Amino acid sequence: MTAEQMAEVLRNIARLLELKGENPFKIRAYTTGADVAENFSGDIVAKAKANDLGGIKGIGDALQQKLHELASTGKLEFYEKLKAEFGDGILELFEVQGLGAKKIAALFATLGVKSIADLRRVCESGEAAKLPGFGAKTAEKLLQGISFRESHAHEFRQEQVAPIVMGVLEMLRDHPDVSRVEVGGSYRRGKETVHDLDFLAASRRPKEVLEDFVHMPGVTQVLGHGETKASVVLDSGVQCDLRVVTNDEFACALVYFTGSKEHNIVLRSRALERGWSLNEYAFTPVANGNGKEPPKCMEEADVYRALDLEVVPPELRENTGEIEAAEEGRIPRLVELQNLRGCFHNHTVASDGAATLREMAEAAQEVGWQYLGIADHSKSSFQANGLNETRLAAQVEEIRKLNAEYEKEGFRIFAGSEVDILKDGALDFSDEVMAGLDYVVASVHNLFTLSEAEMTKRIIKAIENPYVTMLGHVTGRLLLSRPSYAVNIPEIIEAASANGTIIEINANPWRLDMDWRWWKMAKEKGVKCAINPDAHSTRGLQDVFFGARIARKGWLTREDVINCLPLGQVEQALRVKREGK
DNA sequence: GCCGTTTTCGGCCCGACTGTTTTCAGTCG
Repeated sequence: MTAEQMAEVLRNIARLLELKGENPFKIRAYTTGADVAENFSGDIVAKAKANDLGGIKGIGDALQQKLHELASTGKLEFYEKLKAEFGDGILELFEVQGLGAKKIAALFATLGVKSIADLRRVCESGEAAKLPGFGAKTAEKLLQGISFRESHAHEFRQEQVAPIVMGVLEMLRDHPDVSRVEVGGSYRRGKETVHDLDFLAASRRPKEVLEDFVHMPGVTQVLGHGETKASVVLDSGVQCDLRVVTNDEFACALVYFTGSKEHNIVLRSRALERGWSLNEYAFTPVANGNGKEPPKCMEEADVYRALDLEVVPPELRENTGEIEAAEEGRIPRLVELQNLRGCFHNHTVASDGAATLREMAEAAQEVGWQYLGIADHSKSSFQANGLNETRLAAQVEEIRKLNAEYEKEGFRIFAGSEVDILKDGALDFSDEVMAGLDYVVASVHNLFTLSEAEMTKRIIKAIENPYVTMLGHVTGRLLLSRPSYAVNIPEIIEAASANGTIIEINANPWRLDMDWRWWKMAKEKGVKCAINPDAHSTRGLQDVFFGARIARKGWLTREDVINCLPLGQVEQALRVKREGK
């Protein structure tokens, strides 16, 4: 049982209670409890087990008792009973865009809809459109929601698979028969979502390794189990494949299993040009080759060297120019997580965060950062308890006081705001108010259905405001959940370039926005990047891990990323745009 | 269901859009 799993149970209870038409405030109490459990700084699972949850705001008597039962037995009877009333499949209906509790309850009560499959049937048959409050357009939208969800089925975001990767790697590393191990595939290439996980191990006893692999904790299904490879499904639904090779084969196998397929095809054709064939195990001479001895490869670097290439970092292996760059010695030295000196775009309890200013600042210092930007929501984001001018001024005051305290430690909090971009591109705060801040992140939080032209114009207008330092989550997408709104990214990049506006990589694994595919273009136009965790808790700061991977995938170096600058230089950089120099 | 207190009940976050209606319910951020 993890904190995330406990939170998920509470969140599901809230949904089921909503279906029953329970008191909305009771429902909110469960949702709040879920947030608290997930963001708790400390071992909430251990506390729950020990029945030691007293005094945590948002977890009252009832939730304490339920979390204790859940943590100590792994089950919660209250939850099981609720699920039994509606069936297990009902919860997945909440994942369909445009479908909330009221509609689900109506579909359940009148048409017996209990799953996505049921929903599709009644939408296609026209039954759904006849329900009160429903219509033809509703049914059409729901079908679209289903197909969006389905086209992303069996895909997982980074934060869902990263802990699994760590766990499996650890298990294999500790195995007495394993000498080397790596994760390959799209995970290693740093893709924003993956559909399965590929592991590679070197061993002289593949049988023993595979035996332990298919019996590791969490395996619910063994899809295949042979002499050198096995494939399992974990309780999280993630498919994991393990391939075991010899130590001599490991390097070529790692290149092969890391891909991408397109990248590998180019490598193999380069091998043929040199008289060798390259497969997942080794280079071998071809029949009409030049007779040159095929190279022996112990490391990935040996494979690339044999092909007269610089080593290509896994993130770049998408056949989008990396081979040419490697041939000409132009592979950039990519930014690394350790290069970050701080970050911007973080929230506190003042808006919708879980930690106080001081807690966030101290967590940042623990990470080893020199600065932390605070950008709570602005007043138009009611749902997030956005700050008005008065509350913002009070926060700035508090930040100045804390800074006086932190100065001797060489740490600084930057006072900022995540200012809403309004419908016409105007900003939620006046220039005078923004001038009193150290920086501004401008973001879109509503009216997602504007036309591409309107949305682009709206965002560009914000970019042109001299007080807007950086643009937040440019497309508004939530990976595997909500597509981006319509917006013309090249025009946005052009405007950011012309105005010296920074574009963020929102490192929240649900967003990873702006997408890595655009960064090469942005970099060529001189646009700087900020890797921002959009943290809503102290733990959220760790999300820069995902952001740094995306920056690497976008070919960015430390020179391209503003928050690699040390404190003194970043202060200056923040002033550059507003002072027009 | 939680919180806080002018303690043991009363209040708990706001506004806009969509698609359904013909004044509003549901969903979303």
